[in-house]
Amino acid sequence: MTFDRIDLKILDILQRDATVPVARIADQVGLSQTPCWKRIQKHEEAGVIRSRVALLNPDALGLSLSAFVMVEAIEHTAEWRTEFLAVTETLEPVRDIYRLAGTHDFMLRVVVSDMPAFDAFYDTLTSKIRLRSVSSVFSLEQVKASTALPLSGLIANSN
Amino acid sequence: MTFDRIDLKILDILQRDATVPVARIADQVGLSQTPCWKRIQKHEEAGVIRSRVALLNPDALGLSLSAFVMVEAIEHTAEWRTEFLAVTETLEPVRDIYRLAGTHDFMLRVVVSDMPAFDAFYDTLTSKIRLRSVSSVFSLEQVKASTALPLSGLIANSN
DNA sequence: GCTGAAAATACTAATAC
DNA sequence: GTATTAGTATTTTCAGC
Repeated sequence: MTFDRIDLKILDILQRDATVPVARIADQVGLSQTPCWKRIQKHEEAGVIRSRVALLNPDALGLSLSAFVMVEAIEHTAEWRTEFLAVTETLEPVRDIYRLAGTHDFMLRVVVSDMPAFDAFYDTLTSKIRLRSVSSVFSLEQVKASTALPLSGLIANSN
Repeated sequence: MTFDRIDLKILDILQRDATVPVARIADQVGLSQTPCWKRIQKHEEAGVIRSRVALLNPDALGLSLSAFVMVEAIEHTAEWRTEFLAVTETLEPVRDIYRLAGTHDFMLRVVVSDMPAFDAFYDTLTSKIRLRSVSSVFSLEQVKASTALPLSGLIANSN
């Protein structure tokens, strides 16, 4: 699939603020409402727009501890990986799972309320799946948070 | 601020899918439309709901390389930190900035198209700010992605 | 705090150009 | 692609309990 400058601008607006009405988006990209709406529809059907969600404030809800947990597999087999994913996907605090290149095999982004909660999570994780190594990095504060993709560069190079 | 079970349920629905109409949310939490709408409004004003955004598919846009860059400050001063944040916040590929506890001082989540693009980012970063150490972890694939906070535990313990 | 209804806005789809 | 239209759904406000 290919995206022209207008597509990218539409997507960029929506990934920053999904409440902007189609009429205003159309204005900003220099289109009338109908074709603009059709493009958005197309991107939603194609899965380019995966979803529209509300972003919540973790601190307001007492979930202010983020941890990044890097793990090494105890054996590099398909079975271990399947098992690992089955376990981690069901654990509530695990928000993201990345498969890594390099020494470590996976990284988990974990969100909990405090250290005791992380400890509980750690116990559960290590009791449910065997790991060669685990190393965790703790975040005290998220200085910047953006779910938006960096599209500026793409827009600059588009037609 | 305090949240009852209904507040948490409303927030949980919205953080999964922000397109659900207020009428249906009201149904699901056992409220009529107006009080449900007022609660949502209140949460938006209080900043509990930070924003509503569209989540895009990185692969569809050719932004399939995520890297996590952990850096150590060359000196632990307020000036260095201000400088570091000023630099990183303006770099397009930097999506998230975490201030860390432990050996490393900050971690950046970086999104780029490919390794050459990461290389270019790395050059820019290290030319603009002095760092004691940098260690990067690369993600081949994001197995799970969720911007939602883990509210299930809170809902279970709420009134 | 709640209900119910009305008004304003936005979305969706179809039309002709 | 534009412009216009119309019907539907949703949001938002307002009165009263």
